[in-house]
Amino acid sequence: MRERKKRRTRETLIAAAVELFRRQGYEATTVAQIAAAADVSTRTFFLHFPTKEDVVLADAGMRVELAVRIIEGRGADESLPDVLATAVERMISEVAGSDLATGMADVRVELMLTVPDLQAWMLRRLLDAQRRIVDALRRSYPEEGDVVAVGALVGAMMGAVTSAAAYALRRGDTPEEVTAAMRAAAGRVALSSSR
Amino acid sequence: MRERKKRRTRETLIAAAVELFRRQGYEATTVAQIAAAADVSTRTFFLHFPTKEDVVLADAGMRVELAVRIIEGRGADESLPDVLATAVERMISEVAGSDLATGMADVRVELMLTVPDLQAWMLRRLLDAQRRIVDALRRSYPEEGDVVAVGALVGAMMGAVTSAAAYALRRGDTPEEVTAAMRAAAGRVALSSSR
DNA sequence: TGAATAGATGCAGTCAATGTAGTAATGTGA
DNA sequence: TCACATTACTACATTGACTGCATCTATTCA
Repeated sequence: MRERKKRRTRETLIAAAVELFRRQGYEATTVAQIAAAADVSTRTFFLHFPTKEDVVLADAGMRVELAVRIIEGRGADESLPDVLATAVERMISEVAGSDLATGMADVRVELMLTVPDLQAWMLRRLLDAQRRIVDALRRSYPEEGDVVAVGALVGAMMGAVTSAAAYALRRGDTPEEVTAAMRAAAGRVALSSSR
Repeated sequence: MRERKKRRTRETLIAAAVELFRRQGYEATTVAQIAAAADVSTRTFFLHFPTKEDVVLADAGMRVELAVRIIEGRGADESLPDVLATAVERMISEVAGSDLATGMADVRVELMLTVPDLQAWMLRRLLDAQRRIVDALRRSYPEEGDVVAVGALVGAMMGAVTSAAAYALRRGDTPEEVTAAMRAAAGRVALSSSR
């Protein structure tokens, strides 16, 4: 019952923030304004979100755990590139099913694509995801000696997919088209790496 | 003669900063401290560097202009992936010749690989570079209709190369080895894309 | 020499983010 | 029903990056 109150404040903050961002832009909006609009203290804002960026992107997660699990449950006969390909494919499906499908309001996408701070935030998450996937791969393929090669492969994969997504979104593609673009990009990298 | 004074202050600031970062870490060091150590006012610091990040990475540029020029001077018979490959190859040579070769002190590399703020800074530059390269490619290949495909290709290329560099650096490779790793990564992506 | 220019400064102010201490409501156990 | 603890939230103060503005001073050049 306390939970509800908390989630309500959280959502009020998000709503207030997005609305203000839409009207005045991201940088022109201060945390104090958001808090005021949501009728809470500035301090409370940071109780719900670690940074100003998080209020936009908080639940725009990329399900890395899923990928890691897939990699760790690899079949003994699957090659490293194959496993990576499946993992990425599943991540794409996940994103398609949640973030892209359920709206992910235009404002947010717009912000994500235009505000440098938010782009940096996203890339940071992406980099983190890359690292964790590389680690998982190395754990599952200890015989593969070359970290750098694995790193490069994963980097290529993620770079291709996110770049494709970004350009598709910027172009105004539908969620289905965006997903298709991501799959195509992943496919091209996978194809080449599996020889 | 004024120039000299200015460059001297700038370099004093860089030296003071790197030293302080090495001793106390990046976040624990304030701009005020750096300025004090360099015997200038805090305000002056921001006269030389737009942000605290820039003092570490200021001249660790990735020469995008070069890549753009190469792309724009493409031979009429060269395919898009080929031109991209040459452009990236040249960028790698450039980096190898300047940043990597001339020291690029260990402290800096260490900082770049560990401090979140600096990673974000780097990624921002990278994203910017990607965008400009994609734009250049589209200008030079107006007949290539699919922005998203080009975006994906460039994303894969940059992702592979930077990721390879990061892992090679983290492993403690020599500059030559790092360069080789970048080339190898670029080569693999290029190979696949040129069919 | 005198005027313009440009690097450097001090100061006040904005804004994100954190630490501290405290209030008030909501839960729980006796 | 009365302590009690927990917890969302608040007010206040502070740090630290960064900016705007007025000013000072040392070149540079006419």
